[in-house]
Amino acid sequence: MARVDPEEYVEEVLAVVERIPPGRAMSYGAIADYLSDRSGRSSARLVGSIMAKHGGSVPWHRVVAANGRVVPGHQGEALARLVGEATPMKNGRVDLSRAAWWPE
DNA sequence: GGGGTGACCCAGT
DNA sequence: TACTGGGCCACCC
Repeated sequence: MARVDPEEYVEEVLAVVERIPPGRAMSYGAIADYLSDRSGRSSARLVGSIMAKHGGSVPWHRVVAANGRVVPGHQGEALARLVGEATPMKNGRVDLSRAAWWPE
């Protein structure tokens, strides 16, 4: 069967992240679900793992965990960027209820 | 071929 | 709000 190469999957993930408009955010699970419908393979852990390796070229700060928490190690920076883009926040966490976005 | 690992997710305490 | 345990699934060695 023609499973997508890891590099292709990475490209898809990065493409979706780049498509996230300012002031919006997506959770790893959401991206995984979107890619699942597109490439058949997804898992929130996969997306996170990919971001850890190849996320340096995309606005990873717009990607947060499903509970609205920002990535460890860069919270301060991510938070500042999110605030600068008017992303809905709540006590240091992203309010996904308002920031949730979907690539359509 | 087998085992360990993880930018996660959900529910319970 | 924070912490714990269990589950998930592909990646890397």
